[in-house]
Amino acid sequence: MKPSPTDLLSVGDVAARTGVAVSALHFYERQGLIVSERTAGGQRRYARHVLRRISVIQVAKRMGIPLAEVADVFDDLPDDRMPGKTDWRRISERWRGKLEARRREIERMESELVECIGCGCVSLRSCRVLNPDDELGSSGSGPRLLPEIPAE
Amino acid sequence: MKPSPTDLLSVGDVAARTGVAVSALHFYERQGLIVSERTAGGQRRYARHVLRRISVIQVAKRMGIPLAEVADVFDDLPDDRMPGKTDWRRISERWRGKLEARRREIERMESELVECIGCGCVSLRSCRVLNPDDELGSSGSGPRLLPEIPAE
DNA sequence: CTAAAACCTCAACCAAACTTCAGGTCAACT
DNA sequence: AGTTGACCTGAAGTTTGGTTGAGGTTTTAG
Repeated sequence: MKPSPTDLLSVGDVAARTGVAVSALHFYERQGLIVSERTAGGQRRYARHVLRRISVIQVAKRMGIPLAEVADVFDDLPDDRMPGKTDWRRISERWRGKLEARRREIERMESELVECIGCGCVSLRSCRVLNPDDELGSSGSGPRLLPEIPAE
Repeated sequence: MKPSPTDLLSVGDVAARTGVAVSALHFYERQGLIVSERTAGGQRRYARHVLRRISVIQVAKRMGIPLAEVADVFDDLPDDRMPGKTDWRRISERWRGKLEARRREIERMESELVECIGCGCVSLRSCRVLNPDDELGSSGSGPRLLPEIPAE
């Protein structure tokens, strides 16, 4: 199906242009992420600016950002026009922040594991990765909840 | 329920000591991640080394590693004894690799977004984040699939 | 005009990692 | 011995991000 001359795209057109399955487009519409007009016969016709929205959805997906969050940023967008540079800048700043947070968390875990790999732990009991809230560590040589944890 | 003198822990004990819900312990057992003996009456009794396994499961969870992967590394472990330092070292090396890969992917996306935020894109049409497989970019000023994409 | 291709809705299903519930049993304390 | 709390099983429900299928309608190409 070729792009119609009417400036509106069928669901198949959009699927072809974005690489998103028709079923996913239906789904996004049910979730309120995109909107469509309908023909007299009830078929969907999309304005071109949904393409941009779908691009944004795809970016979010690549970044592991849930659709609910996408819906959230889309709420601030006008429904009837192409999201513009300013919109995209706001969104991308927000998401960059999320990515940064995730990266930092991963870095933290990585360094914990590196410690672990080369660790001088006398016993795994003292490993802070395996025992994040370590009552052994914090209570010194005090009483243990369970006596005689068998060493490895 | 206090720790029994028998060196075996009830499911409630394990739940209390690990912070993992009883239902999750049942689930882990169905998945083959942990094993239990049973009392004459059919109740679960866990050897202490399941605590270590559960720690490892919790670490994996924090790191976003799926249970199937945990099951995979557990397959190489003896079922009847506490996983030891060598075991944990092997596992942590493996998972550190995964974390590193994830971090790199995030870094890549972050820098893309940073480009985007301060981007000199004349139009969003040329943004490589929004248009990863950009036929506009690659085809120069050639024919477009759809004419007159309205600028933002 | 007709047949094929594309489209429609609604319902069910998938994976992961659990939780919740119903209905019944076990064990620990008094 | 009895009560209460902990435990059992199995089935079903939850969330996220969709896919698949049935059964029927619309649009488009020839």
